[in-house]
Amino acid sequence: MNRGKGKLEKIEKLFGRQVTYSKRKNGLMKKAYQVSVLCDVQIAVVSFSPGGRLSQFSSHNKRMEEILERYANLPDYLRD
Amino acid sequence: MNRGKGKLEKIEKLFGRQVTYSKRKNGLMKKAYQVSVLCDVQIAVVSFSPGGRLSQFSSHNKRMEEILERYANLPDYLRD
DNA sequence: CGGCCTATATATAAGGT
DNA sequence: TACCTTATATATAGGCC
Repeated sequence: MNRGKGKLEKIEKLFGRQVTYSKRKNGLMKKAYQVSVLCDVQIAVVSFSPGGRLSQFSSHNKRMEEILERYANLPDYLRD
Repeated sequence: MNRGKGKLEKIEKLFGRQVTYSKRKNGLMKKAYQVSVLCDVQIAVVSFSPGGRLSQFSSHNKRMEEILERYANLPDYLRD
């Protein structure tokens, strides 16, 4: 039903934040997975829930640490 | 104009991969930003382009390193 | 927390500039 | 590589289990 557009600001009620987090976190991880497959690239996503619980995604069955090492060791000319 | 659904597999032509990467990477970062604001949570995204160039997002103007430290130091009971 | 549902909002594939 | 267009595919709010 998606009533209205919704403003881009913190959802005040904790329960609403938790529900929206759960739904959008799944969507975010799905998108990350799709990009990693379609474009054959490495992607890592780290996300903490409103309750502080961790969710993560790392592409190509790589360990998260492997991607974070690549991040840490990347030469400057390949950074934004 | 989005002809067909498209299968979820590596796009063979390099140029097509680059174009799709550019578009979807922007969409992914936008989604990550929205979740971080709506749900007031910390999120980090690390993404390498087909050419090896880095794009990153980290919520709340936190330094990426700060989020990755939280990741590294998170107690087991808060992990999946 | 995670499914199911469905009306609406959003993202996106191509093509061209 | 970025931007514009537009037809279509996908994501999602809110309700309810």
